[in-house]
Amino acid sequence: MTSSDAPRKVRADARQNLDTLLVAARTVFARSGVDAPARDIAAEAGVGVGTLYRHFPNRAELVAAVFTTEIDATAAAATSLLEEHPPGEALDLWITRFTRFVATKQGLSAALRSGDPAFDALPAHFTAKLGPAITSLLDAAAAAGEVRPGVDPLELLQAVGDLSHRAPSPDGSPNPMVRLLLDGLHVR
Amino acid sequence: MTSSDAPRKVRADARQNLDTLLVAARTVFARSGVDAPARDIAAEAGVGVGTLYRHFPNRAELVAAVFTTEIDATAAAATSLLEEHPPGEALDLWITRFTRFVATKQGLSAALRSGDPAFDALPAHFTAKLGPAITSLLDAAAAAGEVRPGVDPLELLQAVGDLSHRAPSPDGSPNPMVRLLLDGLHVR
DNA sequence: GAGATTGCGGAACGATGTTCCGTATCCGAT
DNA sequence: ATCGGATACGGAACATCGTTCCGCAATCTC
Repeated sequence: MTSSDAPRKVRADARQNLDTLLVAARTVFARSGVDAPARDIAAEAGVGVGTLYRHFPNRAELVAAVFTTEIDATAAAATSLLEEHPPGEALDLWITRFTRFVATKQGLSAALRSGDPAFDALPAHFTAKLGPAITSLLDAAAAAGEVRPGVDPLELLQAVGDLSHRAPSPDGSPNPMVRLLLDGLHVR
Repeated sequence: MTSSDAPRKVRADARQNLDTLLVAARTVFARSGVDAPARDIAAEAGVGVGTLYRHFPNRAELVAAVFTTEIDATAAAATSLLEEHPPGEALDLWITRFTRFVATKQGLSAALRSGDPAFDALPAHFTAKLGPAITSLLDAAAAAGEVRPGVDPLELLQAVGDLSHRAPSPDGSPNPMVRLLLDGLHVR
């Protein structure tokens, strides 16, 4: 008796505002970091702060939501890259994309270690989504003989993440240490 | 011509207040974490916030100052422990002390990664002071045959630090993982 | 189209870092 | 011992946050 009696549809403008907020948050986070004021995000979306807090119980949950959608998008990119490029190249392109994700999330690791319960589910989501993605890429590249075998996918991902922490890198390219790592990964 | 003409002495109450503030900050940080409000620290010291900001340009600098003094104290403890205990025991006691230092500084790593310039000098101070301390302890214990040789001092310190991050541990004892590490270190 | 409900905007609140300035305190010379 | 000026203090005031609240507007159901 709690959920099956379909009380009413979600209002169209509400649904629209939620999407707008997520997009705006992503934009603002990229511009000013995850510590950007809630007001800025609301303004970017063209709504009031009240609307923001109607859709998310607090700022941290909004941050978590944005990260989740970006993780999903990054994971999804793996399959399409594999279809359009040779395995080794696909791996490089995907890692570059992942690097960009980490780099633009200045404050992600700090947020994760903050102890805020809103972020509790993020690490699990992280490995659950990104783990299969990197694994498929790495397996394909290894099978094609373009990459040394025996590399643990999640370990590689973690390492790239750690290396990408510090590195503004104005253009989208991964930082030198990541490049080094990738060069070491490839067979020549 | 910049410093040698001794214009006047530092006022005694000012000097006293600075010490009081450092002690108060240490107390409050231990009780409420490094994110404790500046007002709380001033109150604990029995001074106004204005006084706090006269002695430190901002909150971050106060945090850095406290860490610095605690790092110094921890480093200094190494020599006295070595004089009063057998080398292996001294090592354990010191690591326990270090563990307590890290554990009570909930938020230290987050602060370091925050990018605040006030914390730039801390890592260097960290290794400069703590490096020799752990080295002397480890060397003494190894020379006495109480500990396996060939362990890199700073690496050990870093590992203990990483393991101590998460672990409130109400009593002062180090967390189980640190214990495990130490047990592995000792020769039986 | 009317009524009910859902959702919106933004003022308001409480907490926090930081600044400011009138006032109290201390130091050195007399 | 005292006096004058430099020095430091206290805490109100300001700016900026996250979050809440509520009168009003947009939307949906019938």
